[in-house]
Amino acid sequence: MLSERRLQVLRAIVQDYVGTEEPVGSKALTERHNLGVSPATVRNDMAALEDEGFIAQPHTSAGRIPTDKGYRLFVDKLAGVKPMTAPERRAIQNFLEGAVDLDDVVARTVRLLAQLTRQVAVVQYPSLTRSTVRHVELLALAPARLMLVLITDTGRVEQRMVDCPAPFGESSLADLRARLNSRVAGRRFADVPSLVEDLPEAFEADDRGTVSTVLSTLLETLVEENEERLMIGGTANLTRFGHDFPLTIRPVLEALEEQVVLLKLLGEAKDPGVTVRIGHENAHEGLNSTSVVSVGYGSGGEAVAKLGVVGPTRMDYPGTMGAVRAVARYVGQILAES
Amino acid sequence: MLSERRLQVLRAIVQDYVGTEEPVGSKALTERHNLGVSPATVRNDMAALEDEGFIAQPHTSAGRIPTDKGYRLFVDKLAGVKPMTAPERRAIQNFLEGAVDLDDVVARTVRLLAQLTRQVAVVQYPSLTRSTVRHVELLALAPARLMLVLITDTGRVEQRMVDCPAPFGESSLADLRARLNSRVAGRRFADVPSLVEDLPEAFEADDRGTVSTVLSTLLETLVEENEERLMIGGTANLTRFGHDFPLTIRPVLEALEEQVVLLKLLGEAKDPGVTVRIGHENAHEGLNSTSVVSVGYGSGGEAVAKLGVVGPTRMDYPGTMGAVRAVARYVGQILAES
DNA sequence: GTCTGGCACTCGCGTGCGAAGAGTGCCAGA
DNA sequence: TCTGGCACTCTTCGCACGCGAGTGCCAGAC
Repeated sequence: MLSERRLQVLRAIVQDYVGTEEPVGSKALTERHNLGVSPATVRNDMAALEDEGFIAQPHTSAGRIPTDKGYRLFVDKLAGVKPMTAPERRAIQNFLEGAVDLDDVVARTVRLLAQLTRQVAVVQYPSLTRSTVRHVELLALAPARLMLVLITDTGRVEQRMVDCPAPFGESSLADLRARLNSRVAGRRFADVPSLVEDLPEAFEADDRGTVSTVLSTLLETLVEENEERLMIGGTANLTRFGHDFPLTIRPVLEALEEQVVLLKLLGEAKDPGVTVRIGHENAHEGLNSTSVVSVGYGSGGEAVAKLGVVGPTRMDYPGTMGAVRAVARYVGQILAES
Repeated sequence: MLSERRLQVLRAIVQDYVGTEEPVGSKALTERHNLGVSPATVRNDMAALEDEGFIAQPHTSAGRIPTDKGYRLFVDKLAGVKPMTAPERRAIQNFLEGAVDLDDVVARTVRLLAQLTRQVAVVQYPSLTRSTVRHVELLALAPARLMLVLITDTGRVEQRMVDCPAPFGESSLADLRARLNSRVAGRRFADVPSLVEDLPEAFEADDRGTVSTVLSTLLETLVEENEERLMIGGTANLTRFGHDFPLTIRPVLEALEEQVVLLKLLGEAKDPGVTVRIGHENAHEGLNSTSVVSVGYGSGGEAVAKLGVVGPTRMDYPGTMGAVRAVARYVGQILAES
């Protein structure tokens, strides 16, 4: 087990390296943090930390830099989450409150996160699966062609075309519309299937086919998770990475264009609270030198989607985690109000 | 006026520079293109071209590279648009035909453009202003709170909340819904205002306030051009730019995050046909070493939105213009079919 | 007049060398 | 167990040098 002082040394190394972006040596460490011991002692500690795999030296005669394992220990044990200051919190709230609709909320959130963390921000649109239905609308576009519009409590609107097996009268349509809404309005998506399964029985034989078609389209829409959309921003911050650009930045930009990859990245976060994935902990290669800080957010107690940032492993974890957490909290509030 | 051969020299310089990314000298030129004259002659021509401002040399003893003015001449007079090959056209068509809805069409278009041109692709969602109305729906969310849903012929859906000055009965609502649709369904946005202006008169005094409110919300939605959305993709291609990275790539990434800037960029294109803006011709600084190739596209004869690519001034103009034109054409077809 | 070949000149770029500096590892002593 | 000292290793930076590409100009040929 590592002694208390060695953990302090590791913490100091991480902090200095994040600040300076340069390998940190024993002498500089003792000067900047008063550890109460001499550089020689720190050197011994560093050798031990290196043996354990927490730090490494890029070249034989250079300072040390933290490894992924080192950052992991730092995040788990050595550093907390740095809370936002009151003015920062106010600024976040003000900025988000100016949003006029769901798209705007998401857009503002991305922007805010990118600015606060100076990194790449990723925000998932509030997911359908955990939301509730606000309203279902049916429109006749043609005698045997309907449009189904689903409005959720998060303000999201989904529309689907429905081709009916048989013409469907205006009165039947109104009937179906009314019955559907009285059953599902205000209900959670997960509950909808059992609430509507017996609906076709209330209609005449001629109309049952159409009703069933409409219902199955509705259910499809509800479970259609692959439609989950994302918005990203702050990619310009990638240029702050290092100076060995093309190699570092390219795979990241490529990964960011793959929605699937991003969703997986955010989705992996399971715990409540802020999740941090460091370097190689991200399955996707190309993100091997980046970390992802993510958290769920939602209007009620439960998370309806995730948001987070992507940045170099060498990032200010406490600050980033604080910003991500705070933004998630306020976005949740905004969604709950609207 | 420049002689025919000098124009050929300029064309050769542009082609070589685009290919090699290195300043091109007189000797290399005569070797790669059989101009029928000696390097010395070419040198004289180059000196003349430089006097006129079409080419420049980065260092005293280096080859020449085209200036913005040189590219402009090249695009206008020396090169045409390189048509796509038949297999390429088929591939475009196949790829776009797989789209399931409007979002998907736009997403696929962005992807396609980015891959074809190996540059950053920008696609504007089909604009509302030139579209026609497919359907208008009104839903009562509360006694004095309505939701207005507008469905366009391009498949786009816009929704707005309407707070009514007075409660609005279900029968009045149905009446308004029916009257509204009979008047505006299938009509162009531009025609809607005059078609509905006398609608309030058909209602009882109590309801007129609400009808007016609904109508003005509808008209607002129709003209709301700042809601025009964009999708971009292929930013990873920026890493192919040069090796002097941060300076080149950063401002471009920043500009790409500003919807306003992008819309202006695309919007400036006035002519029918492909528009090319080279380097400093783009008002936005930071895009001084990039060119924008854009074109309008639409489902009918008229353009409803624009798409284009952003890349280094040193780009393959004929090929890029060909790709942009072809993609725009097929997207138009897809939109017309759906 | 226009084109050509030759020639001197200019620079940028890559290479090699040496000095400087930072950092380490180890060891003996407190 | 900590500390100071010392020798060693490597990277980095500056500098000089030579090479090569490319130019500009000029005199002569068609």
